[in-house]
This record gives sequence, C-alpha cells and structure tokens, in this order.
Amino acid sequence: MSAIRLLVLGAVRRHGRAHGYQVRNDLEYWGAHEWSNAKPGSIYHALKQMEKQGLLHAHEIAPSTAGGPPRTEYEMTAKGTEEYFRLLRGSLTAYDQKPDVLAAALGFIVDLERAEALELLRDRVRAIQDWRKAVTEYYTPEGGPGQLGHIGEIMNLWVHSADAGAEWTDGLIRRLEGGAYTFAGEGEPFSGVHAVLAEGERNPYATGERHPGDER
Amino acid sequence: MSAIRLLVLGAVRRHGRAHGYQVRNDLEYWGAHEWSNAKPGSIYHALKQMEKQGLLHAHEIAPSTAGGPPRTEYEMTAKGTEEYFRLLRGSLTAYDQKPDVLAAALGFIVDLERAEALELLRDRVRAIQDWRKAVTEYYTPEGGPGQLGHIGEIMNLWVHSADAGAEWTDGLIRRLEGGAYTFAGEGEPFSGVHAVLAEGERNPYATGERHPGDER
DNA sequence: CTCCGTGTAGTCAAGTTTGACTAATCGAGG
DNA sequence: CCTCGATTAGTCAAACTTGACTACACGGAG
Repeated sequence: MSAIRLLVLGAVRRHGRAHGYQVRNDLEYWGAHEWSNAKPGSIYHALKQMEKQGLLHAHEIAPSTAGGPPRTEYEMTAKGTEEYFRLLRGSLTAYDQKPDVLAAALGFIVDLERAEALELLRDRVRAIQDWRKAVTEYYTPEGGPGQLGHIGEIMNLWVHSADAGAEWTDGLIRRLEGGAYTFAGEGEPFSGVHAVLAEGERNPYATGERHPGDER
Repeated sequence: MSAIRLLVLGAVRRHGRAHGYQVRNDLEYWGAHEWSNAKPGSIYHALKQMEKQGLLHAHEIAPSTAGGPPRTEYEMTAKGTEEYFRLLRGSLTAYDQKPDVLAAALGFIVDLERAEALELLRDRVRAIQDWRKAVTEYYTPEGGPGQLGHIGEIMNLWVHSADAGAEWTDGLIRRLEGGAYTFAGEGEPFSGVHAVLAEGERNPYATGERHPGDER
C-alpha cells in the first residue's frame, strides 16, 4: 500500500475539515511531492475513494472565494480515524522497502503515545531482521556463496539496506527514549514550522525549483 | 518507472525467445517476486504492452505440450534491445529511492562493459549526493534546525538512506574496480546458479514458504 | 474408472497512478 | 479597458498494478 492515503488522511485530520487543494498544498509544504506519489490526480482520487468507503464525509461547497471551480470539503468520520491509526501503525512497523511510507508515518508519529510508538519501532527492527535472514537464506546456494557471481550483489544490496534501516530505527528509538519531541497526551501538541498551512498562508518553501532525484 | 519492464526484457533477452510463464518462472527464480511487483498480471501486461510498442515480437504458438491454454512466445526486436539498455543504464544511475529498480539492474549489470558500469555507478553516487544536499536545504528553516520538531526526523531518514546508498555504491565500485565478475566482452558470460531456468528445469529455490517483508 | 491435487498458462475486473488538460478569477502592465 | 500570467481548484484518459479467477492436462489414491 502506498503512502498517499496516510498522507491525505493525516492532512485532513490536522485541519478538521479540508478541501482537496488544501491537502495538496500541505503535502507540498511537507515536501511530500518530492518523495511520495502525491500528485493532484492521486490526491483527488484518494479523497473520492475514501469518501465512497465511508472514511471521509464530503460537503459540497459554493465556488471558492478566489476563483476556480466549486470545491468540496472533507471531514473525517470515526471510521476514517480508525483507518488513519491503522495505517499509521502499519507503516511504522512494516518493512517493505518503501521509504516514502515510513517518511509519511514519521510526520504523524506524534499522534500516537510515546510508549506505543516505541513498541512499534521495536517491532520494525524485528521485521527488518526477519527480512535480512530470509534474504541471506534465499540467496545461499547449496555449494556455498561464491557460486552466485554478480547475483550475490543483489543480496548484498538488500542486506546493506536492511542493516542501514535497522540502524536508523535504533537511533530514533534512542532519541525517543531520551524524551525527544512531544507526543499525544504530553501537553501542548506540536506547532512548529511545518505543522500545517493556515487558509491563505503562503508556503515559504515553495521555491518552484526542481530537486534532483525527481523522475525525469 | 517500475522495475517490471526491465525485468521482463532482461528475462526474454536471456532466453532469446520466451513465453509469459517462462518469464514468470525466471523472475521467481531470481527472487524478484519478493522484492518487486512481478506478479502474473503485471508480467503479462508488460509483455502485451511492449509488444504493442514494438519492443517485442509475438509468435502465436499451439497449445503447450503440458496442459494449459495456448501460449505466446516473444522475441526482442532491435527497438526492444535499445530500450533494454536505456532502462538498464537509467536504473543504475537514477536515485529515486526505489531499491527494486536497482536490484533488477544489478541482475543485468554484466550485460554492460565494465568501464561503462563503473561510470554509471559513479554518476549514481553524484545523484545521491545531490539529493542529500537538496533534502538538507529544503528542511532547514530560517531560524535554524531545531524549529522542525519531529519533522526533522523525516530529513534525518532521507539523509541516512542517502548515505547508506552512497556507501553501498562505493563498495560495489571498489569491487568492480578490483576485477570482480565477468562483464560483456570479457570472455565467457556468466553461467552460475541463478542464470536462467532451462525449459522444464525445476526451481530448487521455490520453497513455497512466505518470506517476511511480504505485503500482507 | 473417477476424483482430487498439482502444475501450466493466462485472463479479467477493480483499483491506482500518471501527466496533461480545463476553467475560473484576480492583479499588473500597457 | 484588455490581455497576460499566476493562482485556485479540479477533471480526465491512458497506463499500470493487484488479486482472484479460469481452463486444461497429468498422475496417483481409492
């Protein structure tokens, strides 16, 4: 599963009520258009789909104050909130080599309680170790490694990635254990830069430059 | 772009002529079903699509010797070979955090000449460094970092991944410089385990176990 | 002989993603 | 006043992906 649903649900949730363009702007503000498939089409599609599935409730709204076609505002339903947390938890634990999903979850991690976040991250480390083991076993021929030739480099890549992922997760766990950041139920919620764009606020990060790493 | 086209083209190329089921088996043999979207539907779709685009030439064949519906065999065209190398080169250099694409390219890297492979990998390192720089710049607010709160962990993740990717690439470059493996134009081609399944050969790795890391 | 499981080969509908396109309004410049 | 460009908001067709399903043949159990 991709990161788009989590991102959209998270954006709507932070606003309480939001229309597609607002979500789109938030995601761009968070930099998500650089590292996830958060393109207009995907966002509007996700909104409509999730409305059909009862995760969001739609309000038809008169043409906006500032040009453009009439817009639709969405609110989360109870079912939507449930799904949001299901996705958030799943994205933190599952190691499926899709870093954009993890990045998205990271943006919302403080919506959980600290203890749960830590538990989930420890599960993640375990999942990474399982994957590492499975990979090395799969790519070990009877005659010992060395028969693999350059194919062994594929194994190498996965093992290296897994180790890097585990190391990073461990680092995060240590920071959280050390009391970093403010989690749910720990007083005033996060409100630094990058929280959310208020209606009409300009995105100071929207430079319009293309960043390297973009697909061409 | 996903890894499927490269994988399918590469599989067909190694056989000279192959039907869908054969490709499907090779990809499973290489372990690709574990780390890429190489599902039957995707494979057959890719074959048909690439035939429509003139990358492959299709031969309708009488019902197979061993049950099942009639099958179609595919051969690469000149255009297909061109596209294959275009994809291969692109997958080695582009850093778009899709490790399955890199893994696929790795499996075919010896189809290039050693000097070119090295050049491409050095380009890759440069691309990774560019991405790293772009990320740190994007996520550095005016008031200095620290204002970011937990959002800074997203940056952290990307930086950590980039560094790990660069490190791995450097390692591979050193191994190749050291003369590892046999590349195009260096005498007898690779023929170890994991080369390709001959018609009718059983896949000794097909255990049927589910591996962790699978999507549920 | 018949039924069932396994292997062979592929199809299909539903859902998702992409990239380009539409359409309306506002403000500045000529 | 008119036009151009930017901003706002969203649509659409084409391509791709997913997971479940079909259909046929062989071989062994009962």
